[in-house]
Amino acid sequence: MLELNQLEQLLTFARCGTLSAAAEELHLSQPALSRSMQRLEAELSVPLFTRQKNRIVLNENGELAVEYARKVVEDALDMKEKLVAQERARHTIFVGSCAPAPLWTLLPQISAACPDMTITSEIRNLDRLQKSLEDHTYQLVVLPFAPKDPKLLCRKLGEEHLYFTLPPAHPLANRKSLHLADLDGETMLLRPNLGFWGPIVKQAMPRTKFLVQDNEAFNELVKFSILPSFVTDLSLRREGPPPDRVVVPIDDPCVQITYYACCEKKLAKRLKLGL
Amino acid sequence: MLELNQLEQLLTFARCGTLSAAAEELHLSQPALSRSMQRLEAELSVPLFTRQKNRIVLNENGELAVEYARKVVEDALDMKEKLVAQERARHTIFVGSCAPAPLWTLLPQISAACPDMTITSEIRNLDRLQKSLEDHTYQLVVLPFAPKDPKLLCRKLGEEHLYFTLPPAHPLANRKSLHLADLDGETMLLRPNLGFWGPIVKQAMPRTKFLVQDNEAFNELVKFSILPSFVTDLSLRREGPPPDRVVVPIDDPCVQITYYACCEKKLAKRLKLGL
DNA sequence: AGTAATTACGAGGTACGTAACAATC
DNA sequence: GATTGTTACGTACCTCGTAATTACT
Repeated sequence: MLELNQLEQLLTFARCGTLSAAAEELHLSQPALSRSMQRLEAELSVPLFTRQKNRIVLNENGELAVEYARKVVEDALDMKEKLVAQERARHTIFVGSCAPAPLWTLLPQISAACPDMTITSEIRNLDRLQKSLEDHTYQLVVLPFAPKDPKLLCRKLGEEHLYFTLPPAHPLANRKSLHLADLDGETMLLRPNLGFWGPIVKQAMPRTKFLVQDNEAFNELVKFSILPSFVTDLSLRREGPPPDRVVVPIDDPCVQITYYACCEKKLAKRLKLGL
Repeated sequence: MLELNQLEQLLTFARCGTLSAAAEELHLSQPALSRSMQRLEAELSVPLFTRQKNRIVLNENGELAVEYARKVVEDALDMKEKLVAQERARHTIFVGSCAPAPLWTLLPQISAACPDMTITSEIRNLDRLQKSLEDHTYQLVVLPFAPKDPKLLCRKLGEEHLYFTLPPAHPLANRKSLHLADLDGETMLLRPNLGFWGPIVKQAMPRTKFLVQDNEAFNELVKFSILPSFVTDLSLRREGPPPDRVVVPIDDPCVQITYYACCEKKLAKRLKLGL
């Protein structure tokens, strides 16, 4: 029977030009490779080399064989690669969310329900998330609304509400509540990777200059600057109140969010998700 | 290393459904096949089966693996097939001729010059032969003229001239020579596989009814009928004169043929043809 | 009982490496 | 003399078949 091994050896020889060099690259003794190529010829019942006493070169058949061997070996490697990828995907739940906060409770729930699964999560905009329900980029998607698709199983995850954090000296710090428009035009601090929160506030506060800082810098700037920033009830519960800041609720309906976890019904069973 | 062997075993299992049946088809013991599939899974580091104590079924990975294995194995078989075909072609000279007679002397010449070659010859019409010089269906072509292509090497092979054979009682049997038109309208005997001779005489004798008989029947009918037929100087030399027949030369220029053997110059060297 | 799959164990074959040889540069 | 390829020989590993075990129908 023809062996993939031998085809790889043939390719190596074609690349190296001599049996010696190829044998070394293959971590094989030269006589072993010589015999292996003889077996290959016998197996194919076709001579692949022209041999002088001291020299061995691919003949016309050999050149053709190399072409084919390349394809066969590549396909075999591709097979292995694709299988490993699929196997990994079988043990991974890809979660896409429109915002970070709902993942804080959802991901541990999934981990507990599917202890043998790897969970990978990403923050993506709403367009990407809705498309992904069709192309299966994500098995589970967190949206700020519940799509009406009958193939989907949707569960309400909880709510999130947005707040300003203002330095106590801020003129509006004593208000019971505010609207986004009340601070429009000022400069504000923003965390990165806020998902759909970014577009929401940018649209409602078009004249505001947002300074996006990584989390570490953000915390420092909240502490040592008077720039207003945002928190939500969920982030407050997770991280506690920011130091030396007044937290003021925002009344706009567009920042009162209800999250829904959605996945295909048949997947819900396989993933054992108690949605 | 992944083995083609194992992929074929996987395909057999997919076809048969049980290890036992597959093992039998593979002329292998069932434990051997079981272990081989375990090795395949280990090699791919991916489970391919779902196992109950008594039952083994392809899982999702297994199904995908079968798809790929099919392609890989097919390509490998295709490789072998193509190589064998090329190797055979390397040792075969395909000769196309417009008529049988020139092959009688040409084929032995080639055999003598290339003792390690197989010679295959076919009679084809002129269109096919001329095209074959481009598509390399034939390495060597016998034509009734010498193409002017500079890439071609052409050698004159010899001449062939057509004769009527008539029963002695035929009204024209005492003529020194005849024209094709002289017998047009009668019924004539014809051998099969005459190559371009068929079209020549049919065009020159449009009102003649030709009875095409295989060689054995043809000889009998020449002997026991009074139907006129053809011979050529070459066939006379090879087979002797027909019994109880008068042989009359035909004067038409279109039946005075000169044959040329033509092949590509570079091939002439490789085939060692002393053209 | 019969079929089907895995594990255990002994045997045979196959491919490897080392060594010896031949030939070319 | 150094490099390259083939042949010879002994060994080690690997895969096979038989047999035993377990489980399902």
